[in-house]
Amino acid sequence: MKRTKQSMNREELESRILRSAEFVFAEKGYSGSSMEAIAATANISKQNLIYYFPNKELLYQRVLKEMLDIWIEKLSFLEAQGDTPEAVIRRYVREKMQLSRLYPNGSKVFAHEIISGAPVLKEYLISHLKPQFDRDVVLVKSWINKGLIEEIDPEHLFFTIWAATQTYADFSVQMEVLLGKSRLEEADFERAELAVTDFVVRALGAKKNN
Amino acid sequence: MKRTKQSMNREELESRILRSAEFVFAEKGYSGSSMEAIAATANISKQNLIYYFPNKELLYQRVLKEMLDIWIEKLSFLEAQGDTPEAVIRRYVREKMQLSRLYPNGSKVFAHEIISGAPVLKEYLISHLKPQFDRDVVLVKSWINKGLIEEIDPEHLFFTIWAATQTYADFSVQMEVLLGKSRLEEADFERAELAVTDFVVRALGAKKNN
DNA sequence: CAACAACTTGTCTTTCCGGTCAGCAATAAG
DNA sequence: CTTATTGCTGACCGGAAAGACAAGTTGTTG
Repeated sequence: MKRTKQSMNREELESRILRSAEFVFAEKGYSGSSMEAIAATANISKQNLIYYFPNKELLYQRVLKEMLDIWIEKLSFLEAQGDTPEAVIRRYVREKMQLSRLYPNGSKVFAHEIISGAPVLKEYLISHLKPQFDRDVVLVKSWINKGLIEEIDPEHLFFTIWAATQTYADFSVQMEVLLGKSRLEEADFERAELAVTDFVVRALGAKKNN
Repeated sequence: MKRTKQSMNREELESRILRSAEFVFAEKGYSGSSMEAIAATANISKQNLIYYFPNKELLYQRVLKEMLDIWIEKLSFLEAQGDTPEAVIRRYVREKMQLSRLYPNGSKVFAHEIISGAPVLKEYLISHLKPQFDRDVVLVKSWINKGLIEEIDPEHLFFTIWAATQTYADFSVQMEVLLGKSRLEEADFERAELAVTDFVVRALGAKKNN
């Protein structure tokens, strides 16, 4: 893999395009985003954009895939089997929250996609997300069986955690309005993380002993 | 107000159009929905649709407004001041959950709109939602001051409740995949309602005494 | 520096879609 | 029965946007 001036530019430009596409898709949805607009955001011509990503569908898929790969990588319950449930949960919620903070646009694109019925992602969800989900549910059930946490519905526990964390990316505008701010700041995310974590931990009634 | 055959047909057709529009907007977003597609869903011609709703923007606003009016009507914390916090919270979560069950499409349209930065709804949120939100926050704070519930962040409590309930409308496809079902059934919503309510109530540590 | 590959842009075609308009059909009112 | 109002349709227009194509430019390598 040569690292010529060109190939470096290429990589840099590609990722600039992807960031721009993410931004535009997040705001306008798939159909509402024109290649023209994405190109303009990335400061290149439409034709040049098409040179790098020959069509819109492909660009969209790349944006989604990038986001999902990050999520799948960061969000595995299982890695931390030695820890206490409380520690695992806290870390999980914190990770998920940071993803909302760091990749709000990717999260929004994902949300648009799922709400629309996941026409592009459905297969991927079945093949990649479900297996991990099933494993994680089993783990939580084992916690319950060992009496480490309250009897709680494991599936819906995950749904709630995902919703409660993801909302800080997807519905940020609503929160800004309600909190009377022009944008969510670092401090808001910290309060949110604390609130959600405590919320979940308290709901689980996690015991400190292993 | 005469109730001629025509005017009755008109009303019936209008609401059929609104339901169809809701359905299409939910799936495709604003830009992705064509008047043609909405008309086809309602089994009328495009020109006839335009006869009833002279342009797309207006139709979209009507759909959103219908949904919001229902929400605002059903979701006031304050009405029930006599009850215990636990009772108020339980009722609130149940109401919100039923709205997700009964109006999944409206909910999805709303979600698309907020994720996209609320270009249409922002003013409405400021003028209608924020005042109610502020009042509800005050109420929760008073509960805390009276020692009726644990010290919890009131704003983020609402964000979490909204997210956790709304997700059963917006992200239903993801859940279907993960639960291995072709669609969410009555029983799923009942389990969900129970799970979410218990979460929240337990997290609040609401005391039974008034 | 010559030849080749990588990159960039301007022009053009095609398709789709929101909306207009003129007229036809059905119903209500006098 | 006649006229006016309301409901509905087919033909059409203008603009936007995806993508093809060809031509030109810049960088790379022997």
